[in-house]
Amino acid sequence: MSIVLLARDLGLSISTVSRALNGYEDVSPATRERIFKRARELGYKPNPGARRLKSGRSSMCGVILPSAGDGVRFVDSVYSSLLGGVEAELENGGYSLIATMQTRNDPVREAALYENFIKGGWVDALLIVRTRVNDTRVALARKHHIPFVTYGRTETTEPYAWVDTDNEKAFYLATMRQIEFGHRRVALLNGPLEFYFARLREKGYTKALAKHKIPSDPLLMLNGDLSEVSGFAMCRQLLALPAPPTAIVCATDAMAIGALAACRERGIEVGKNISIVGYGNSSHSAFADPPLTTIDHAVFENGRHIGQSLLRLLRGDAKPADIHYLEPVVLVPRKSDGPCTK
Amino acid sequence: MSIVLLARDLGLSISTVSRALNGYEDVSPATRERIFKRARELGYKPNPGARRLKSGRSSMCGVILPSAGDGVRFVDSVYSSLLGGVEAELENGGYSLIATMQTRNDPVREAALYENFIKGGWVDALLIVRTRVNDTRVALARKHHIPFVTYGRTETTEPYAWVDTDNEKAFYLATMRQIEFGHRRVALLNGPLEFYFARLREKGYTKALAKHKIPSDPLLMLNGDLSEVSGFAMCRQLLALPAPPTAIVCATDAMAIGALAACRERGIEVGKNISIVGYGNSSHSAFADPPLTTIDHAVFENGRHIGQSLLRLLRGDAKPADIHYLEPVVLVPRKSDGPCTK
DNA sequence: TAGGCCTTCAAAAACGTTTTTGTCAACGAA
DNA sequence: TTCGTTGACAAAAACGTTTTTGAAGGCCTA
Repeated sequence: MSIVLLARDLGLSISTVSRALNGYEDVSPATRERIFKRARELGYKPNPGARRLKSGRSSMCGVILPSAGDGVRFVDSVYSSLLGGVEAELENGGYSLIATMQTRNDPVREAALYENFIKGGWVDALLIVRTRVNDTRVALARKHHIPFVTYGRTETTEPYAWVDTDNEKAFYLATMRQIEFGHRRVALLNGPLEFYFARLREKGYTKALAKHKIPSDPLLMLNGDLSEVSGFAMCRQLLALPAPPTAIVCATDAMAIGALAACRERGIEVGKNISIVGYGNSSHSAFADPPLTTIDHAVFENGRHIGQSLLRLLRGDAKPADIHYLEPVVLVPRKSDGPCTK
Repeated sequence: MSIVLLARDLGLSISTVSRALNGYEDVSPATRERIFKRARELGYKPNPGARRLKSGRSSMCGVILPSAGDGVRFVDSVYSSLLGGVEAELENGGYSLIATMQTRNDPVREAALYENFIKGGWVDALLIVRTRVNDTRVALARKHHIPFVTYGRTETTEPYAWVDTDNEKAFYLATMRQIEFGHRRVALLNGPLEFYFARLREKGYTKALAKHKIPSDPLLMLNGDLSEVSGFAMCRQLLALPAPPTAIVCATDAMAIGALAACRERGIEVGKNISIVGYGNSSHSAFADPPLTTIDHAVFENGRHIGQSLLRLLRGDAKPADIHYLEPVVLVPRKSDGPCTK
């Protein structure tokens, strides 16, 4: 089924059919109606390749999902909700979202993948997730003049469109809560510092410490990947310290759950003898033992904002410099934290 | 950068350049080399829309990821690993994988989405995940003559290419283990029966019971979604029974973790007073309290098989009827199960 | 009544490829 | 010498759209 066949069937010219379908004004309402009806009947769908070829628009936004290689968790479950939100918004604007995966973490291959994605012309706009402090991807997108919004911020002099959760505030809140519980040795289990979110979380953490004139202790600031395994290992390390922390704030719920297990192993009662808070309000955090105090940050909502931002950019309603959205966070108190007993 | 510009730059015809780049034989090695070199220098990438338009091939396989609606976990983390494996294999064959999301669970919209995806001509082949007992999507793919492989089986008379984990075996093993522990009242916390995997799990479960001449009790066979919340609620329900089960097998680790929490709430010691096994060997199962006995099923490996199968289909190396792969499963014993004490 | 302006449609060029069908020269065999 | 064969390249058509340009007819205005 092509537009040619459809036009022939209707006894109209190709151009009239095309213009009707694309909402131009110079088609009479009666004809337009007739065209739409028949198009639906015959199940006509414009060939996106041809459309892209001629008009330069594909009606698709793209995202490349990061991986952690073989077997390891491939897409953070956070992205699931995020992309759901993005898609839900884009849909309203007649766009859709396609994702492709990055199987390896090699920066050269990553660049090639993005180059391919952009130059190939599959997508009209890009979503860049898991931003790094120095992110070559935003330079690349800019170079190719493709609209983009980042989820997470980055270090750059030029303006760019971003949506982010308030990582700094989140860790300021979490750390503050620990301090107000009377804790003085508060540890931070953070992600790799190459990611901007990790920097911001560290910043929020140190700010809270500074506010209460507590010197920050490098021994208590650890970086690992965001998994349970890593949280478990780092917490073990902390507990073996001559002066172990009495409280821990973790970069993910997964890490916190790893930490919970490490404490259990040592017979330390979490919520009483040690105070732990996670981040993300993941689905299993409420069912951990003890239920995890954590920070909730409307990921789906964030996705919606990204979707809207992409649409505004694509329609020319806004410049990148106009698009900055910081999603608020809220602490969800449960049972894994509590007053300092030492 | 187009092939026209590249050809002009080289002083060759468009067709020669195209044929060289596409590996045809009738280009001299010297010229071929020159073309490849210059193409790389100028960063030439063929426009996929134009290529698709002319040749009918897009070098892309597609998958539509299911959702559970607003806010709820959007992509099962299982798919993360799965798609990683698929992509890793496809890459070798010069294909790549694109995913799009299904924001709502409405079957009409789902059909439209698939129709769009297929008719739009974005993809050369399809991966269909989370198959249902009666799955309209395989009928649709067949109708449009697009190669496809399913992850999970379905009920159909015609042959089709599938890759699956041995769900029946998995639940046969898990249930058998419980029975051999001396349990007689073994409950099954299953997924919705519209999904084929849920049927197979039920089958494995009942088979094990039958083997030991234990009548299956409908009160002990519950169906819910695959989340912690659902596992929690259903386990609560089981424990309130006049004759509660002494063992539970769960369709996902998430459900099992919910069940763990329900037992904790009641002060029932898991692994001693009740025996629970999960499914999936998810990253947090090892860190649950107690560590969860579960079933491991190489998801990434499954993805690789899917990728290979798609490639074989695309190359015409195999017919759908030739492609049936059942991934073996292995039980990972940990601490959440044990002998019957009642 | 003539000129101009809408309204509604159509013709045709273009987008960047792939592929079919050549062309031309060199070469070997009869 | 002639005739086919082969090797290396080129011309041109086609894929299914969008968009520019234009044309026919009706209507309004002077």
